[in-house]
Amino acid sequence: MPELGARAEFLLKALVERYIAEGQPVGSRTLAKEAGLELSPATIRNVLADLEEMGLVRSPHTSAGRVPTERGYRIFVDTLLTVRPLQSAQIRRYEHELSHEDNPKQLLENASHLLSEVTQLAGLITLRRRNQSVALRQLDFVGLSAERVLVILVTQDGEVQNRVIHTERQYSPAELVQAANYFNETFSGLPLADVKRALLTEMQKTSEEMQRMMQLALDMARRVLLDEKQDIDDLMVSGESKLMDFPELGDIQKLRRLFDAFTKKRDLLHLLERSLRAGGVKLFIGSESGYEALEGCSVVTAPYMQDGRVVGTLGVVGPTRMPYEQVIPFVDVTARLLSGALSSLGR
Amino acid sequence: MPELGARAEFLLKALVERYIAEGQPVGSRTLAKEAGLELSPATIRNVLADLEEMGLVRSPHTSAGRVPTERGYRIFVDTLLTVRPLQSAQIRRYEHELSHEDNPKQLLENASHLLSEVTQLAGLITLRRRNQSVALRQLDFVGLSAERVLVILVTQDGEVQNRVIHTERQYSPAELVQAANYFNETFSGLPLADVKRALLTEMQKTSEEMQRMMQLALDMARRVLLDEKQDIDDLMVSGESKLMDFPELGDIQKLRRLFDAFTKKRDLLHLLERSLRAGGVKLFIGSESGYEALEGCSVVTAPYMQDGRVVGTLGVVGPTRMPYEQVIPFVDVTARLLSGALSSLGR
DNA sequence: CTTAGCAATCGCATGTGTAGAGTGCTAATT
DNA sequence: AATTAGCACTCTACACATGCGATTGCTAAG
Repeated sequence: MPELGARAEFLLKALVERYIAEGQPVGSRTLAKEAGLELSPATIRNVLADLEEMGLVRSPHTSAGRVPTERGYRIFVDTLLTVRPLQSAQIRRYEHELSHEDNPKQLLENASHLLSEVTQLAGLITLRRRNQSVALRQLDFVGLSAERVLVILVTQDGEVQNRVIHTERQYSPAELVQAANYFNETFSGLPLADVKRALLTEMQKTSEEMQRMMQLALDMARRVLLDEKQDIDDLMVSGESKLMDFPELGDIQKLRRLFDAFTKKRDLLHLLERSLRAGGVKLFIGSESGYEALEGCSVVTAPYMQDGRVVGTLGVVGPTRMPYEQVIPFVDVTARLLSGALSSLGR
Repeated sequence: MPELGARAEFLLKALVERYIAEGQPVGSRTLAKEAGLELSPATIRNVLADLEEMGLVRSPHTSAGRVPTERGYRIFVDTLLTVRPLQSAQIRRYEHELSHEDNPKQLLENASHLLSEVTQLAGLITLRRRNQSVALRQLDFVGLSAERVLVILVTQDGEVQNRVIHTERQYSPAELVQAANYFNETFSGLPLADVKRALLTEMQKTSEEMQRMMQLALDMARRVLLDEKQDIDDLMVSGESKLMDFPELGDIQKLRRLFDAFTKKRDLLHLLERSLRAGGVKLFIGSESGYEALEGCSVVTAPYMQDGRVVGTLGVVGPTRMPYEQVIPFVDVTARLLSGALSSLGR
């Protein structure tokens, strides 16, 4: 990659900013006036030709100005972008939106809405994977009918999960209560990870008569806690329809593919998963994501945490031409605020 | 409304059917061949002119054929439509899709998906209002932190609802268990309606020392069961993006308004509510719904039941030009199948 | 290295012409 | 009285031409 000079950088920055603001190809004349450099359009044309050669800008056609390419955007956000830190008054307002919520699921939904409303793009958030460090509060067994038992799992943060399992024989309410008591006495207050481990190791132990209820409890608990399916992440999307306002996504075909990706969720989940590991904001510009449906779109993501552990990812999707200098810090802040709100749930 | 003759009716029917099938305005020549009547195009033109005068068809422009108006569609579905009853093999397939599901919420989602997949339109379903005749199974109180208690409500059909409430003082786990026991001993097995009534009437009774726990339980139960907000219906939409394939909805503006209606939900909920009372399939053609967002769209709905009581509505949304003769019976069948599946949940 | 000048290119809007589809009307036919 | 053939008319869709404006690349001068 040939180093580009300070002037070329400056002009690239000016061009991208202008294009993001106006949505029109930017010509040499405009740039000459806009940039503030004392240069004639002709000189600027030379520089632009260089940038085009490097694949950072391109002309839609001969007599149009230039628009950034994906690589151009990439250089822009990596090395030229000046992010505006958010006003602390704003931050407090957003925090307020998130703090008044007891229900963890609802909290995530609020965060997604907030992302969409503030950026006017589509908000994304993965339901967090069951945090293995969260403590188990209690397990309940409720007999629904012969051989069908409803298992209710409550964690320290107030999240309730439930699932119906089928048993080989009918259990009386008393048996179920007793089984739950045994189980809770042993495991309540322990992190889910520890409970799981215990469930796996206790698998083989002999069943003494005295422990019959405990065996039952362990068995039912296993079928809920160790079920892989429960761990599959899910995705929530908010404000998709806002994307229809962008003229660059005006093509119905493209829009259809994008919206399909929102319902299918699989590809987006993979994408969001990729940004789980590294902390901080991650950007996928256009085809960098590798998914055709996201052609012409950028995704800005950030992982969020609960009690110091990364448990999910949030972000926004919008056209490649989006105001990165505002979106990036906002996604960052939202992830932090949500992490704070989630972590205070268990207290 | 002047009675239209048998021939006019026949031609209207042919015209609508042809238009639904092809999506193009239908001319007199086409209709002469299609209809099988031994009539010349000129004669048909005369009839079409009459239909136009009555407001049942219209010309997009001078040299195009005719297209049904909303009133035309209305006459068509009310008096001319010949619905094809579904094959029983098909019905069994659909039933199969719905029967293997223990979780009530998931069941509704499956129904919505089924609607969308089979009709290739957008599927709608209201989450059912809490069925007041379903029996309460049990109530659990789980202390989350000082002064925050998680209340878990389990009904006979295996549905779990939960809510965090704030108390004035901290309760020990033992107190909470005791309170729940009192409550469940008294109310478990009773229909929710009865429980609610009891909660309201017992409000005023004096609190004897012996009953302190019961008072606590009643108080908490009230705050969950009598909360109006819980009763607000919610709406699920599936396969919205399929609507983007219809050329008549190709206008992005229109599409945007429609998708906004899907997220706002309010208007659609009102519409679906209207069809709660009467049994059987209801149709809203174009502006009949009264909502601008549904311009050019029809909604086909049917109420569904649980244990003999209407608890919600399902249906589809699509362009006015939809294959009613298939959609109507399918919506009807889906409502019946779902009703059956829901009713067998409690057993 | 920068700039002015200039021909060249292209999109876009506008206008024109033509073919095709379908209509309404009138007069002839049954 | 109902039906039909004939015909002028209207409108769209499409193809093609034209002019305008914007912007470029190139060249030669500063």
